[in-house]
Amino acid sequence: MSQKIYMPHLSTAQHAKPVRTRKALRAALVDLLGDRGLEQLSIREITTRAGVGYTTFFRHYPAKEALLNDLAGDQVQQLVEMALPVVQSGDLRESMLALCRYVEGRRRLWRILLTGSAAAATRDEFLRVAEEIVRNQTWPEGWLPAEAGMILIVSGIVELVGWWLRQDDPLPVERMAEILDRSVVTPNVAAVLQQPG
Amino acid sequence: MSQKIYMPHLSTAQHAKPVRTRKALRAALVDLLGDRGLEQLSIREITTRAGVGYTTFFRHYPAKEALLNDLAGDQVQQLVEMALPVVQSGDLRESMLALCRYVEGRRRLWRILLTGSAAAATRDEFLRVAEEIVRNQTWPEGWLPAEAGMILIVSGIVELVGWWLRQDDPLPVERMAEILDRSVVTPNVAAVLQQPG
Amino acid sequence: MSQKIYMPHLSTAQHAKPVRTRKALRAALVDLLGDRGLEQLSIREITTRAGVGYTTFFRHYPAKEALLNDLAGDQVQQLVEMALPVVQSGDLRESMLALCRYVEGRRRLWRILLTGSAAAATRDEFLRVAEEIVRNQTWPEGWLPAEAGMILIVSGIVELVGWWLRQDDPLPVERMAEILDRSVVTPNVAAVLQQPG
Amino acid sequence: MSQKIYMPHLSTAQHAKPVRTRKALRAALVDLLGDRGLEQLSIREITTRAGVGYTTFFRHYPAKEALLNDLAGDQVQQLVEMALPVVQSGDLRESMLALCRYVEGRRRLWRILLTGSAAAATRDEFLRVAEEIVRNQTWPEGWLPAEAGMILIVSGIVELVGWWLRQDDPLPVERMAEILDRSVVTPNVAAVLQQPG
DNA sequence: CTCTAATCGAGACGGTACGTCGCGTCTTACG
DNA sequence: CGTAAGACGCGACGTACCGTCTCGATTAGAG
Repeated sequence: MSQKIYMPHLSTAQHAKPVRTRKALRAALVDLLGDRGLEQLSIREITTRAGVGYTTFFRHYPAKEALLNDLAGDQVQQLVEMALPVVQSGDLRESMLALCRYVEGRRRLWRILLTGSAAAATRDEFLRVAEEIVRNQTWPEGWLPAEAGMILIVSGIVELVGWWLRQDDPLPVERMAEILDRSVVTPNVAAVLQQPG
Repeated sequence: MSQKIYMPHLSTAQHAKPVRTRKALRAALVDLLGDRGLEQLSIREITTRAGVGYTTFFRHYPAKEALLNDLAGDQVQQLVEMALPVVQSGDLRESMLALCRYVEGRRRLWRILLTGSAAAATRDEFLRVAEEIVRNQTWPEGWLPAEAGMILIVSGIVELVGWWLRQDDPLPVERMAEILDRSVVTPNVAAVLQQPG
Repeated sequence: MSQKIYMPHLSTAQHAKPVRTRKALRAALVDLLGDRGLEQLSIREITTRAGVGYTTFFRHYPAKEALLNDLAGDQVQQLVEMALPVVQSGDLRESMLALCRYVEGRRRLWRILLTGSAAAATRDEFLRVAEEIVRNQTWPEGWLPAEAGMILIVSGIVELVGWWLRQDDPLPVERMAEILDRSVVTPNVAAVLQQPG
Repeated sequence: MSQKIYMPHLSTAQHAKPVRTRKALRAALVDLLGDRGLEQLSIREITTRAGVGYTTFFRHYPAKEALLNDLAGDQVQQLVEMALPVVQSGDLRESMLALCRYVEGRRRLWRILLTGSAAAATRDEFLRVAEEIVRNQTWPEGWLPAEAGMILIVSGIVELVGWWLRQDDPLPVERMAEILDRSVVTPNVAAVLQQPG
């Protein structure tokens, strides 16, 4: 029962090629997701666009979905790493502003990540990260269960930012940050923390 | 030359057979969605379960997605028709209570509709209906754009109710209705209507 | 185990309708065989062309092939009934002339009957009729077995007449009759009858 | 987008697999044609018998008919290559003897090739080859047109040999060769060459 | 001249086969 | 070590046509 296909290491940066290959695949996916959803894309198309052999794909990812997850996970990770310090400083409005600015700087990519079939993957990735953060602390028993609050915040951000990026004539970042802060983040954080009333 | 697949009338209740067939297909889909997502299901499986010929499927729906949409549209329609009067009476808390009671009475079905790949279809269906309702009136210019408010309400309800239905030991309906009202519906309705401040 | 489909009587000319229906179907088949072979034709096409309901087809024929056989059998029967007396008068050349004249008068129909997939049915029909005629008499033991002679005569006539009808600028009937007589009929008849030598 | 079915090279004997696959398909077809006609066979059956994937069939042949043609063409080619030298030596009787012996050595295969739906393909293949041979020379103007003669010879051989192979108690090869020579080949060749009389 | 049986049309369906698409595996051979 | 490319098995798709059934017209000819 020998695994015949060679599997390049995901971590050891010994060789540069695997890294380049993966990068090319992710880039190709982003390119193609501009037009159609993930399920309309064939792996052949992705590899061709990436300038990589068809078989090679499977040496790096077991399926299309894994590639998308890799992509989404990467971006979400970066986003969170950028925003978390601001959040922890306590100024939620400022953190939303940072988030919006960051996303606007990668408009094209994030519109794809928050639209169509990719949106689900991105939201799941967000939830995963959020759960990790939430799980490490205990919470006062507000009238809103912590998990529900988390869901509302994550899905609210994802949906609203997606809506924002899909607009033809998008609102200014400051306006968007205000909306996110006032309608999604601050009230739900408060609801989780507040004493029931 | 071209036999062209026959398309039974959707409306004429003259003949009972087409109606029964469609009902059987919807029921089979619900059954199977209990285990797996839509894309893991083959049309053959659905038709077999429904006790219907494979080809017959295409006489009624052009694709799996259409069947799911039919299903989701149906249910959402019913739900909205039930809840809308209560909403218009002005008591939002009461309307959420009605919604939760209605959903709890169809627990199994709605868990499916709000989980996995079906959730997206259900949300879209909700949005479609909500847009229709929203479009027919003009709105005061609150600080939250009407469209954003609608998105938040719909996705909030969908996500939270989905979360509720997936729980092993679910919250009581009254509690759930309170959460929905206080965290999703009332604040967002208010934000759309209120003068900016 | 009741045969639900109503089967109109094939013989009893009680009603004129079945007769007309069958005639229409045969005519439609001839029409359509002008363009394509039998297997490229769908029963729906034939019935549509005949101005007859799809289901009706099966009330008269069990399959496309049966319709074609009906058609071919009919024509072959007529041809043979016309030619047999001349054959039995002993003048083979004259009989070939009669055959060619008869066929030329129904050029279009016979080109279809002797071309493509219909040719096989026509040849089989011929062979069936020929066998009947041959079986009823005993034959002197020539060097050519009677059955082989029959096959050569039938297939020779079918192939050559088919070739003749497909020509753009066809030979005159007299010439054709001469060819058939000299190359196919007379030598083979002789060979069957002659003493071996 | 378009994966387009892969088409293995017909010629490059680089790889042995495609060759083996095609051979297996031909063998399976021969096997199955023993029982039923081509149109009663499904491609699935053929591939299953050949121990080959269903899709693979289409990587090699566009349709069942193509496979049959491949088969028939192959055999006819071999037969003609074997017989042609003998024909050109001038001894027609001897060439018929060679033909009969060759066919008898492959009895089972040739009975299939000359029976039922395969017979038409084989005859066409024969005609194609014969036309090629005939077209390359000019012919004296006998009373029988060269094309008609060719048709008579080819169809005569095909029909008689088919009849021979279908017999329960077949004639000896010498007898069969005599019949073919005296009734089909020699008279028609003579008729094409002779001055009209 | 009616009315009743023979004939037909239309809608719907179950089922078989087709040809196509894409997936994932394997092998072989090349940098 | 990593990749490219050819060939394949497999599962699903969507289509075409077949043959059957039901139901409801229509129509012709016997009374």
